[in-house]
Amino acid sequence: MTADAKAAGAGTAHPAAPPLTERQEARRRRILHASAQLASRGGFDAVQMREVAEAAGVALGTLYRYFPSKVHLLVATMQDQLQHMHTTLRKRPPAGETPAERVAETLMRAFRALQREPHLADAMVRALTFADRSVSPEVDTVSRLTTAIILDAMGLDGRPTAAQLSAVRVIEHTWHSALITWLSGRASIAQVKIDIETVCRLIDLTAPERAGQDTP
Amino acid sequence: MTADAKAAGAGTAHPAAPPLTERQEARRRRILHASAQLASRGGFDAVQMREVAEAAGVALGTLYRYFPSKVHLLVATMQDQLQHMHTTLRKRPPAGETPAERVAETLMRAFRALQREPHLADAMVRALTFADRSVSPEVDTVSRLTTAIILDAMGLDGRPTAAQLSAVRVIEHTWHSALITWLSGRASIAQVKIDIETVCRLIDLTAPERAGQDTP
DNA sequence: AACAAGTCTGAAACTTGTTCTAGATTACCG
DNA sequence: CGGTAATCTAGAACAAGTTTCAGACTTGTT
Repeated sequence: MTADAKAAGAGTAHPAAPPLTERQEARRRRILHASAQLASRGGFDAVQMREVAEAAGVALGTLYRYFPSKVHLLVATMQDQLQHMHTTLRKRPPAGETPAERVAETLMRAFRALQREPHLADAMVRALTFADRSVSPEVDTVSRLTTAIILDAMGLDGRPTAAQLSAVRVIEHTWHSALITWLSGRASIAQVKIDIETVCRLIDLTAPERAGQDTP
Repeated sequence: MTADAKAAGAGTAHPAAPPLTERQEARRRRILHASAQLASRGGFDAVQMREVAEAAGVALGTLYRYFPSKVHLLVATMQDQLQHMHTTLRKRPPAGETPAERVAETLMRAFRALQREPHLADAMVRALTFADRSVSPEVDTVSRLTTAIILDAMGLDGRPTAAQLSAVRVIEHTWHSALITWLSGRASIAQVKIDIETVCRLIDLTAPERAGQDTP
């Protein structure tokens, strides 16, 4: 409960973000922390709103004022974790030679991080794909963060082309869906690795100056 | 990939399918029909177990004996619908010239079918991606059906190579995830089309030996 | 300092998925 | 047929997400 000075400062990109007082910010942080902790223990089902409220030291009604549903809460938790991951990944950029290699390497690094907390991954990813329209803005934020991570890994010179953005979208699709199959035990880690590497080859198809990717 | 999914040898899709009496088969059909009907009205949330039971004319306990959870029920519903679609698609095979074109065309046809019942699509796809391990066998069956549809569309001569199967897996990932983004209003129909076409280009990368251009 | 508006708390209530139980029905076997 | 095991029904009961409400507490204003 020590107030760890997390700069965060990530201005919530919402159109009408009401300014939170310090205690409110602290409450929000406690809630997210409790959410992640419970999720780490037992995944989606273990994140029970009453328990989150108790662990965070707030009333149930307050929890719902901050996060209007369990899915909102878990998507916000994912936002939080992704932000961590983004800064972590930035410290050691991928070493691959081609954009495709770098993206695959980055995603595999993220995947390894998720493997360390599979239950947390379960809670976040299930919430993300289960989210309905009422959570779209938040899910979109997560999506933009993911896109940013991938574009970062590609290490482009200028702005990405439309074709590259399409490839990134498809990579994101594959990433989410492959995670789901892994989490539900229908795909092995090796399988996910193959899928990621396979889809990343799409990037090579979209290189602006793709003269001869395959030597004749 | 776990080894528990036996092909059952029997040929029918159900592993260890206990022989159902006629009345039981009828009950099962009534339940699936009620499920699809309610789903068509209001999507995932509109499929309420009590209502399904009532509409199907069975007791709640019986419904749970046939389908041990709402997700099981909806995944079975999807299995049912997919089977329809498979036979429908087979009647008019895609006309594209390359495998990639044919797969894209097939998926777009399926997509158009889903657009006619967006609520039903919502219920089925959300259930599919929300399913946890306890539904893995059923989800796996759906996955195999989808794979079969795609392989059918590719129109291969022999058995698919490992690379081709990887591509198909990635296409499936993209298909599911793109549907999710469309259903939750975060992607337009046009966007989904682009994603499908983009990912289908992966197929061209996996042609066994440049077999497309010059066949001896 | 006092007031008004907004926020937080604690607890109960409501909804819907899921489980359980006792008795009625049905299917199967001799 | 008669009997027995399995299945089905009706309904209560339980679990967890969500809503609601009265009252206590904060915050900002004058």
